[in-house]
Amino acid sequence: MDQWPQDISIDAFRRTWVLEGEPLWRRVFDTHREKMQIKNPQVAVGNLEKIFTCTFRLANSKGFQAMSLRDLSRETGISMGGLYAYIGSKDDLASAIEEVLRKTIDDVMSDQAVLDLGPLDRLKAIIYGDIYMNDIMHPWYYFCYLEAKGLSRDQREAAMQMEIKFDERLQETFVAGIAAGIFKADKVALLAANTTSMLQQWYLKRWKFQLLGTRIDEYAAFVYETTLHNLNYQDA
Amino acid sequence: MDQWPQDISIDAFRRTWVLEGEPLWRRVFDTHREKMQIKNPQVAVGNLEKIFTCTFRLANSKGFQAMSLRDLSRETGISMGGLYAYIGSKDDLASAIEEVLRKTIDDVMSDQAVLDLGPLDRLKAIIYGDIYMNDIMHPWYYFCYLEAKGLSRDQREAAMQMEIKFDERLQETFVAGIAAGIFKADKVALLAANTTSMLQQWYLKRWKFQLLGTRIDEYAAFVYETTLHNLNYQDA
DNA sequence: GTCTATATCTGGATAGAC
DNA sequence: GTCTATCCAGATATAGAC
Repeated sequence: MDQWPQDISIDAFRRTWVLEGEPLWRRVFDTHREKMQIKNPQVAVGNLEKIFTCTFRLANSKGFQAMSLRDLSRETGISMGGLYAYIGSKDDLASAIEEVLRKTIDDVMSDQAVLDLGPLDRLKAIIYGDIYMNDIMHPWYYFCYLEAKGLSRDQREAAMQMEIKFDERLQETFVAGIAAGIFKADKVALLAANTTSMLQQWYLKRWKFQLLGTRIDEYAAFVYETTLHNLNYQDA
Repeated sequence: MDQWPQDISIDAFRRTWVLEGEPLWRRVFDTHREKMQIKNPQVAVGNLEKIFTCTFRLANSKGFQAMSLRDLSRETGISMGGLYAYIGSKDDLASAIEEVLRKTIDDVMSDQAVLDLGPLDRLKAIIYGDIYMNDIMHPWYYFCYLEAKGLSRDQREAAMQMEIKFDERLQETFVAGIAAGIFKADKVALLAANTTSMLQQWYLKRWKFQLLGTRIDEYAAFVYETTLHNLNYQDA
C-alpha cells in the first residue's frame, strides 16, 4: 500500500495485493472451510488450486455446463469421490468461484488510500488498478462474466450490484473533478459505463489485444487518456 | 434504401431491412431448407418461429447447455419427435442461429449506399445502423455472444472474423476522415475497438440502460458523439 | 483423505404408429 | 408432418473399502 498509487505499475500492484499463488488458495480455503470435508489446510490448498485452475481451463474453453465432473477428475488427477470432499456439488463450485472473486474485488475496492486521493489520481488508481486486477485474475473474471446465467439469482444480483457500484465510483470521481473545475461533461453516467466497458474488454477480448499487440500498460494508458479526453480534461 | 441514411431513425431502418416477422422466418427456412425434413414452407415457418423464439427465451435465461430439448418441447408445444423434423441435433440448432445472424449481418454490412458516403455520414450510418440492428435482433446477438463457446471451431472463427471486419470498417472510416483533415487521432485501432464495444453494450447491458432510462436514439447519439470526440472532430 | 464401484437419473436421439 | 414410447450414453452424486 505504501507504493500505491504513486508507483502505478503492475508489479507494485502485485506486491500490494497478493492475488495469486499460495496466499490466494489459502483465502479460497478460508472462504469455503465449512463447505468441505477436508480439514487439513496443507493438503486442501494444493488440491483446491488444481480444482479451480482446471475448472477455469475446461469451463473457459467448452463452457461450465458442458464440462463434466469426469473431465475435471481426469484433468486434476483427483477421483470423482475425491472431488466431492472439496465441493458440495457442481453448482457449488461455480458459486464458490463467484464468491471468492466478489470478496476479493470488495477488498480491493474499499482501499481507503484510493478514496482519499484527488479526482485525477483517484481516476488513475481506479483504472490502472482494475486493469491489473482483471489481468491477474483473468480466468476468474472471464468465468463469472460468461457463466453468470448459471449462478443463483442472489449471486447474479450481487454481480450486477457490484458493477453498478463500480460505475458509481467512477461517476463520483468524475463529479468531483467537475466540481473542482478540471473536468467538464454532460452524460456522466454513460461515460462511466463506457469506461467500465473499456476495462472489461481487457479480459473479454484478449484475442483482439493479442492480435493488435497491445500490452497491458499501453492499454491502461489508453483507457485513462480516453476517459480524461471524454471529460474534456485540459481542453477547457 | 431510398431513405437511408438521410433519415436516420429506427423506423426507417426497419422499413429498409426487414429483420423481423414473417420475412425473417422465411429467410431462416430458406437458409436451412436442406437440414430439415419439413418441405412445406407454410407449415415450417410458423414452427421455426416458435422453436427459435423459445430457444432464445430459455437459453438467454438459463443458458443453452442447461436448456433441455424437453424444456423446448414443452415451451413450443411441439413434441420431441416433432422438433427433430426441424433440427438435426441440439448443436445444429445453435449453429443455425449463428449462421442466420451472420448472413444477415453480412447483408446489411455490404450495403453499397453506406460505402459510398463521406467519412462523417458513413460513420453515422454504421453506428446508428448497428445499434438499430442490435436492438431489433437482440436475442440473436445476445445468444451468439454468450454461447460462442458451444459453437464449432469454424463458427467461432467466423464470428471473430466478423468482429475484426467491423473494427476494420470503422478504422477505414476514421482514416478516411483523417486523410480528409476532419479527424485527428493516434490509436485508431484501439479507438475502433472501443466504438465496437460501446455498440455491443446495447445488447449486453440492457439492464443498465433500463436502469438509467437511456433510450435507443439517445444512446446512438452518445456513441456517435463520443466517437467523434475521440477523433477530435472540430476540436482542431 | 482418497479411491473404486455403483446407484440413480436426466437428456439427446430414434423407431414406428397415426 | 406430428406424436408416443423407448433406447441408451453419460452425468451427478454416494457408499463403503482402504
